[in-house]
Amino acid sequence: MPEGHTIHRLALDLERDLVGHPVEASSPQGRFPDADRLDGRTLRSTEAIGKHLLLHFGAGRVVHVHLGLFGRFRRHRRPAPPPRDTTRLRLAGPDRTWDLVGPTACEMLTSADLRSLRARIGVDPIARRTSRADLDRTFATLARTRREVGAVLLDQAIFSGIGNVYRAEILFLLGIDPATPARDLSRRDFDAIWRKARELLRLGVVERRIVTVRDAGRRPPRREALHVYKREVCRACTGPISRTTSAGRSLWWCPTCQPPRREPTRS
DNA sequence: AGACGATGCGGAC
DNA sequence: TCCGCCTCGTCTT
Repeated sequence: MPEGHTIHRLALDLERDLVGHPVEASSPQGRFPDADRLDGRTLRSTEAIGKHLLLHFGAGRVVHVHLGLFGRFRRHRRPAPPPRDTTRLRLAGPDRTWDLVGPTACEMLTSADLRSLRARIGVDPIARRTSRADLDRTFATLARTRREVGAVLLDQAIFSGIGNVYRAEILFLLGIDPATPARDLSRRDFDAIWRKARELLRLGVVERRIVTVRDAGRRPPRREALHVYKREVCRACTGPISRTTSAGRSLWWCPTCQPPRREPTRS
């Protein structure tokens, strides 16, 4: 499930259920022993940065969670079921209990760790506001790289929060061939990518899932929610969808709707 | 029962 | 560029 929209949604849901209350914290699996240091403390705030989730407990206690590919949070009403053997972290608030299973990271961060995390994460399309300077810097980075745009969209140091589904869908919706060298993108292309990423990921936060197809504003069934990702036939031209590997991940795209660029234009 | 894949990432080479 | 890790639902035997 987890691309940036999932993490931002979690930050909001955890905030609603737990912030401002003392929380019972435990690690049933035992692989997050620092849970003891949180037990009984009040959760002050939650924060999502790209695909990273931060839980601020005050007094320098910050929990960093990264779900990776399989990590999940489950929300239980009272009475919560017994935790699974794999439950890394259980957080019990006044009337909801949250269980974290299978994360790549669940750890306490020092303030230095937190600074370096913030420093290595690129612009986040879901963030409330992003400075012009950060966007200019990001565009300048693209102009310098030799990599393809398909690979760049997955690089969390450049854009944070975009994952394998969103990258395929963004490129399709903008008609951009994933193999286009990122340095050949115009500022207009870059701005279009940024706007589309913001639109789609923010919609994902609201919908609690990835939706990129909109039929007259209607909410499509799950199978019909995407344009190219894992599809065989293009929704637009009915031609076959191609599959390639980019940045080590499968990437689906439509060679008709996303034709190769002839001459690069910069602006 | 066992295999397989999945919306991710970091480290080794 | 590949490998290993994290977990579990679904599919195959």
